[in-house]
Amino acid sequence: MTSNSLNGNVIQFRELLRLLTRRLGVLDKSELPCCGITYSQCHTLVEIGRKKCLSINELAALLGLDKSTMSRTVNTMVRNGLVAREPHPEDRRYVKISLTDAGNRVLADIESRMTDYYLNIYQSIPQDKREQVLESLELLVHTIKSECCC
Amino acid sequence: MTSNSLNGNVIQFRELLRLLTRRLGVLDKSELPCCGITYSQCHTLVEIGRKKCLSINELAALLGLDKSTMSRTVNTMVRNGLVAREPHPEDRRYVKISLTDAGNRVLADIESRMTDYYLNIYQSIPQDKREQVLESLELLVHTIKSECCC
DNA sequence: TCGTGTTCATTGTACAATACAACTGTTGCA
DNA sequence: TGCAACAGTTGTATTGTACAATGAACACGA
Repeated sequence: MTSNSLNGNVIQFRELLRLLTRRLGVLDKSELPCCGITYSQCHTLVEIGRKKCLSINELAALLGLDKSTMSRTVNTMVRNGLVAREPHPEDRRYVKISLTDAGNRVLADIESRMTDYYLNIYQSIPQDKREQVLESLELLVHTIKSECCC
Repeated sequence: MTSNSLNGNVIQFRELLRLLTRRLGVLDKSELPCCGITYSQCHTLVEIGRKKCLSINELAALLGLDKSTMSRTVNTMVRNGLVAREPHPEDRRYVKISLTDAGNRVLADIESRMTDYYLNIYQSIPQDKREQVLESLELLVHTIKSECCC
């Protein structure tokens, strides 16, 4: 148990995370177009769905994007009938972004596909390992959170 | 322990994976530009580095991209002096893609930064949990692998 | 040996995502 | 009242991406 073993573990650790994100990325790529929506639009859709109603700046901050990018993405989603843009009644600098009925339907569709998919994966994990996997993911997410911002 | 608990676990499972990939994605985004290279170019660089020498089609397949996209990405990397393109001696339809010395240097730089980064994360995991995390990741990667291709 | 089909790569075209900078309009406060 | 701060949009440029068409090389059978 010298530092050699540590190094080996780190390499394995990194490779596993690489493979994991890669595979989940491919999943996203193959699933989403079926819903007639792009990857970025999907993230946007989900965030709006969670908050119900928010501003461009908030949305941009949540997704880690520039507000101009956000404004344009919202634009195309408005054109596609998924999102509604209305001026904020009290402060006219803001716009209120929310989902239309069509947007909510697409979101529900995506949610249901994704849940199916993840249920499938989850059930493929041996039952006696599931708790452990959840705990590990939690540990990882927590660790990377505090590591962030370099 | 009815199906309700299963559903709850799946939702948590999915959310954890979402957060994990999201945070690792942000990491990539913030680390890579320091090396003067984009995200796609980095993946390309790493794959070429692993195989030493391969064709556009192989590369495209490895990265899950269209060969035209691949051709163009390689183009810019050739222009930037990271990659060499030479005709295959035996079958002139193919081109042999490999890293230049500069490409290898950038790759080494990225590798070293990334290893540092992941070492940092790994060491932030409580020592008695590290084995468990590795095992869990392995389980996940394996599971998602066999789940893939829908 | 010659043609035809296959394979590899590149180019044409189009669009999404993205950022930075400049600009417009609104608000709040000194 | 006027200026600074803030929210959002638009101008501009770049990258990443795919699909379709094209060009070039090869392979194999008649």
